[in-house]
Amino acid sequence: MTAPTIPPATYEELRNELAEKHEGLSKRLKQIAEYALDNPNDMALETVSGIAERASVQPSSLIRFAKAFGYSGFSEMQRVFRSYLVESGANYKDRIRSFRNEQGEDGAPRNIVLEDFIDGGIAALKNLRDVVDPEQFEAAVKILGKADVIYLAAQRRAFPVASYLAYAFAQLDKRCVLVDGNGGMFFQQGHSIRSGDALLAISFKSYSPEVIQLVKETREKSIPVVSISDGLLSPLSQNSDVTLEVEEVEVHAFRSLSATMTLALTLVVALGRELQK
Amino acid sequence: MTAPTIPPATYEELRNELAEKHEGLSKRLKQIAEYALDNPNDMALETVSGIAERASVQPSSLIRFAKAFGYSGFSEMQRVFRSYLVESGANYKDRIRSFRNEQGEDGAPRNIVLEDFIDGGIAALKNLRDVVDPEQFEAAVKILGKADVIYLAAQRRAFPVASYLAYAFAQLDKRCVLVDGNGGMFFQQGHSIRSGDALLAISFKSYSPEVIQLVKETREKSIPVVSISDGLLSPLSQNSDVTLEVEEVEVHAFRSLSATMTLALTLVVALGRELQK
DNA sequence: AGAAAAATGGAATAAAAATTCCGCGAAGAG
DNA sequence: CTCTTCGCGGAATTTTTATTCCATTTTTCT
Repeated sequence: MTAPTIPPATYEELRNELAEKHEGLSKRLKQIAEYALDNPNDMALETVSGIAERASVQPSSLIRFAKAFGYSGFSEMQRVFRSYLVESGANYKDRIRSFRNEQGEDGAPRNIVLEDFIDGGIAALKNLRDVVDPEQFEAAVKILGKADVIYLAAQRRAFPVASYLAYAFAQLDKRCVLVDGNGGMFFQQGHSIRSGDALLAISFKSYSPEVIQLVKETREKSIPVVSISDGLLSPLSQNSDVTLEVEEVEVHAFRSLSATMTLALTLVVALGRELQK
Repeated sequence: MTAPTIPPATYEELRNELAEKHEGLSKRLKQIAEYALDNPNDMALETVSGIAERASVQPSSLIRFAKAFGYSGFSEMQRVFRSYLVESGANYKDRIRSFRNEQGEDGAPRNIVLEDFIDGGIAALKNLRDVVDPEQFEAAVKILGKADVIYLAAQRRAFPVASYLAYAFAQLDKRCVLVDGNGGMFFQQGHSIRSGDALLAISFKSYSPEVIQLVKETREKSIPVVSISDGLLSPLSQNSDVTLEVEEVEVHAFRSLSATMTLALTLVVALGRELQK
């Protein structure tokens, strides 16, 4: 009775199976198959009785349906539909982070290779595409374009980004000051900002207290602040006029900067365009 | 006790609410808010106890959390996270288009470039996979692992990479000197290298003469040199013991650093492993 | 430092959901 | 035409999941 089938493990497989077996199914099961192909979202998120109602079918038929395809019950089949939702959705975070826990269980560290980081980097870039809001981005460009002098503030891991931007801005003939704390002069450098300028602050968790403080102080002077940071909880985004969000690959305690660098470059080019007007 | 709040009905609203109230929350609730913003997928699909476990929290805290934001229970809040999953899947294609948009046929420049740079970055990463030779990479790690002090030399566009490495090496407790030419002391800094150390030089075309010269001089002292550069024609690779090759894709006449940064991160992690032995 | 208030963990309970079971009725075989 | 088989509906049951409650800890205020 139960088909000795190995149940499809991915949404694609399931779709094909559904289409293929469709002909040979009984009336109700056929009906369900059609509904499933038409409403994968429902299949993924609704409860058995919810789906049963919408598809005008009895709950028990849904269980029979799942079993006909080799699953142990409806829940197991639903997992497949859910995995589809996750994959198709704008969410690469899981893959970005997939390195976090990859320590071999035997204690021996897993051999992490370049391949993995490349995949992670690609995921981070795709994620960047999803999380950067075009309007925010435009707003950031506008602010920077209008600024007389752009102040760049960043420490530690974020510092390379600022230094790259300083280099690129110079190429654009855009004046900028790199507030790098060289010689312990962080605030001395930072405080010379004045009306007409703009601050571009970059910091990721754990956030540099100096940068946070400078952002706050600058804001209090009503000078516009653009920030590049990770997520809404960043103390930077809470004190900035515009925030651009980036999430990077992390391994152990190390994070890459590849997505951030891409964002920075884009900002430079967009700013170049803006300045040409 | 229950906040008289009207609970957020959309994911966006909820996100903002989460970020906004975050400060005023108690320890556990804060912890949950962070987890929720980081893992919306889990919040949408997992069960209460599943999330509780992953977020290292009690199930009851999750219910309290939902109630703190005005929902009647966790399930109600979960609906919001689910709606996000559905929407993000549906809008996915539109969003891409909104970025890709507007190649003015009249010759007007595209106004949005992020999409291009992301594609370029992805291409560069894929290319990196092909051109980096695992043996060379291992050799580079060995050399750096054995070095007493690592000297990092880079200028201009390559400088951010070196500064990133300097930061990361410091985290590994690996001594290093960043030869950055600060105060016009490039060679003074560079010449202090001595037997037992190693030089890691980074430069892309058009190659910085200072870096090239330092590489040559260091080689003449029989001190090992590892370089990161673009292609075998680079004057760096001709004077280095090991060269790691990266080619960044050029988009709109600008080059990114995303692939290089990924390579750098990999190097750091590999070196960390090496040092643990 | 001590009292009051708030937050937390964890078991107990309630609610909801999935699954099973069984009798009925339709379709097909002899 | 009758018997058998298969599929179906729907209530009953089991399992899973969400929620509540309260003792204990932690924080806050005085």
